[in-house]
Amino acid sequence: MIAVDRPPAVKRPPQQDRAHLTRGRLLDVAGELLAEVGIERVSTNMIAARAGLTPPALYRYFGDKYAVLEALGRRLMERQNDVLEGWLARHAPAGIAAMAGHIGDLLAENAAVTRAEPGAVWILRALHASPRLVHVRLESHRHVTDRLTDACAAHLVAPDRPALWSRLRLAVELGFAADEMLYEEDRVSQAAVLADVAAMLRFALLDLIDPPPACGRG
Amino acid sequence: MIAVDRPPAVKRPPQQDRAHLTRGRLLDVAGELLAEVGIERVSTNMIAARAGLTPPALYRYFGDKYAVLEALGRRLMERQNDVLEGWLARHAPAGIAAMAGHIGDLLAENAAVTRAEPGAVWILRALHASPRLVHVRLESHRHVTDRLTDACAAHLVAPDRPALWSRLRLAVELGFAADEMLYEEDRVSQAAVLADVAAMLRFALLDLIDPPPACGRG
DNA sequence: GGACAAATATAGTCTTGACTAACTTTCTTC
DNA sequence: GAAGAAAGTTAGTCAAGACTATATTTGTCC
Repeated sequence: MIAVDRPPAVKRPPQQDRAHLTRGRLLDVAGELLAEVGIERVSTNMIAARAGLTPPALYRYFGDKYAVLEALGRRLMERQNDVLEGWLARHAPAGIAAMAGHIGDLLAENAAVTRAEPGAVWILRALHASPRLVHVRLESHRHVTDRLTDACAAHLVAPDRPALWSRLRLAVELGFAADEMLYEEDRVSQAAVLADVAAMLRFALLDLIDPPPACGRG
Repeated sequence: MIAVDRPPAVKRPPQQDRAHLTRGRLLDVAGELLAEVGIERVSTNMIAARAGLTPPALYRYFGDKYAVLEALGRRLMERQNDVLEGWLARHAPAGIAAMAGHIGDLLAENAAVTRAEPGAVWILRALHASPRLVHVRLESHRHVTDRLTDACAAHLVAPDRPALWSRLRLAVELGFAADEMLYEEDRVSQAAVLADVAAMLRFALLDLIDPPPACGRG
């Protein structure tokens, strides 16, 4: 009987899909490792190894280390943008007041996406940190600004507001993502903080756009 | 005539102060380098060289690389705490409404400290990023919480509020510090965002503590 | 002014990590 | 079923950076 040298030949996916799957696996693994050891200690070698590959295989898919982070960042931004667009589709037609009333949902969904994506905190930081990556974040900012501008078009809003809200959102998002790491063992309290931020943003939306006379600020 | 081997002997400070001065210079230089090249590219060798020293000299003052960052972080936290305490001393006695009315000052002063400290953005990130450094940030959080608790003692405030505000402040601070890097060339707009945040926080303070009946949130 | 301590330099070690040249295996296609 | 492309491997190179053993200078104190 001839010795079997190779495992029972699990049917590999067709070559056409393999590249795509492998690339995705590399990204997933990169995210997991970011979550586990932080950005300073993640190496391309680790990523490749955890994905069951050797280093040069990784370089087949990504030009260099930054390209991995960039792809990861893009994927996260797309997911966040989807959340925003769904939320706008649901609430923008009903006007600013309706949006303000549901701002908590947006925060919660955003937080859920961030939490579901391993290493998201590090990805966000990396996006703000490296000259090579900042443009990904800026593209997202512009996209969000455009969507908000569309959504506000029908409701009398000063033209600079959408861009300011977008920046506000990015800053708060990053702040809380990092904050989450700081207070990892303390999720209950995190929820309380989020509730506060939601209340703040609600007032910000209502008051800054369209100051209600009854609540004027002087 | 005998050749002069050494520079014109600038009078060095007495040995007693030298260590202290050198340590401070190392910290200053570390901050500058953080600001210039980002945390991934700062090395202990660079820091020592820029301070006019050799690597082992740095290790005389700091046990390892993290110790430098930790000291830098502590220094920044102390400066921020001073700002907060000054602000509280000025406004807390007059009550929550007065505090809310001057919240913009606090933000502006905090932002000024962050901007005056080269590399502050990186320091803040590092404090959130490394298990070795997180405790510095937590200590600051506790300190702020205590101060706020004292300040609020005389004004009916739910006992969990000071801790929540402290976390809010840390998160917003980090978010905007990072944001500032993202929009470096765009300071005007930064000011506008800060104004928005101030307005938000004002409402948060007023509404969350002590909901005015006229503005009730349902 | 000599002994001791503080401050700093010389000259490394050693590890890690990004990246690559060249080869091999596996799949697809005609 | 052979040619060629795609996916992946072996076995490295090279540079940088954290950290150190040891020597040397400089200041202080009696």
